[in-house]
Amino acid sequence: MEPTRERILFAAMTLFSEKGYLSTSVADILREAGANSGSLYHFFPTKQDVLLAVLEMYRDGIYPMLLAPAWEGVDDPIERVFALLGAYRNALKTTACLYGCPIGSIALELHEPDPPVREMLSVNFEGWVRHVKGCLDAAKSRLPAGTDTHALATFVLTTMEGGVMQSRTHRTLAAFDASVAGLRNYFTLLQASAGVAAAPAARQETGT
Amino acid sequence: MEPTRERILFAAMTLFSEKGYLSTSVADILREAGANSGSLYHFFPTKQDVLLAVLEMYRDGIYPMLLAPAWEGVDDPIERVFALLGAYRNALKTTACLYGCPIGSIALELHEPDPPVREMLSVNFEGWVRHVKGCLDAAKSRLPAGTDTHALATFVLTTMEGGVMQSRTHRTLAAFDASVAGLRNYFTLLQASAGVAAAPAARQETGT
DNA sequence: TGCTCTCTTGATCGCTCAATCAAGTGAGCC
DNA sequence: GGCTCACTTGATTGAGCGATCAAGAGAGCA
Repeated sequence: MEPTRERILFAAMTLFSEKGYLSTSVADILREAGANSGSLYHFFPTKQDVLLAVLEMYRDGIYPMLLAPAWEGVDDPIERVFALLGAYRNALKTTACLYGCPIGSIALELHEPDPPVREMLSVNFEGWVRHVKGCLDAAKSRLPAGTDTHALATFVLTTMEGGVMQSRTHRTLAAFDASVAGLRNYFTLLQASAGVAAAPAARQETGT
Repeated sequence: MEPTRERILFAAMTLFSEKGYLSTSVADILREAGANSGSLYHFFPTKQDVLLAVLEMYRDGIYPMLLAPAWEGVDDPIERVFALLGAYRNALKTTACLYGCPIGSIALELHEPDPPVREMLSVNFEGWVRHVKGCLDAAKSRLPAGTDTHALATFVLTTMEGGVMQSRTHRTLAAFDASVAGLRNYFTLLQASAGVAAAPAARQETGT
């Protein structure tokens, strides 16, 4: 049996993604983990500190638990971006569109999160975007010259989160698929316009 | 003074978008509305029925309260799409990136919402998409032949929701702007490719 | 053996929550 | 006046919440 602290964290991670943070009670976590309240409060001062530790697990697990499996056997950097989106599609599909991205759910669930929580959510998004930006930078020669790869990677995350939100609401993959298809088509057009010339219109500009 | 039922609904709408549904107590609503619990429970059987009524207000208010102001003085159908996104940008800006889209927040806050609530969230998203699709259909001649305007409108909503989520988390407009800039660039490329010919790659395909 | 220190046990606390209810108010109507 | 009925009042209920705490278990070491 794993140590208690790990069991509590794993139980909390599961329940937060299944029921959300606010709807998960400390008693739920204790039942799932097979622990007593005193143990939990021995390791974590408050329920919020459990959330913080879970978010740290996501931050540290993004490569080994998410990217590595999704990218196995996929070498093309642009295909890796869509393989990652495919992993989220698979998560939606295997849960009947119930669970999507736990970070996104928590981000919208907590309207004015305490600064450390907001910071960890921010860090998680940044890590995700940074990895996607890595793919885009590796494919730089196939994108229009001057492409802002960070902004484009942000747009990829936007597509994933927005698609997951709608698919979870409609309980259908259609919205997620339509969003990813739109992004795929955008990438096709970007690569086509990169082949012709570095047309100004093909640049990804940020801000207004 | 407005009738009690309206005051309760307006208070609930405000608080749900400020603090979220779960974090808003019935007592909060009563305080804000200046009403007593008996009055609330005279009009609404449960707190969830208050939420349903608020979601009905959003559904019915999407044109008069959101689209009409955003589209005033904007005739070009594609510019209307971006004027709508601009309205959300403005909401973010004037609230220091605290409040985005209340429907999206509630959609992710409730992980397994009771069927009627999920249905109303779904209907709200559908209404939004239908209006954007109307714009895209009006601009059909400028888009590649065979463009799936419903899928593209879904992608527009995805861009808004995903951008709002990230901007609220980072407390910066950057992610929202990067997302809308990506969508704008996509539309530019779509219109450019429509001018040339109905290239197969320019179609917005759905599914995998 | 006996001391120390980390971790566990589970009853308990004070509080907030959504919801209830009996009593009361007052406009409209006969 | 007297009746009706839609609405209001606000104290109250019981359940569930996050958090506390005194007591104890047990490994590691002298």
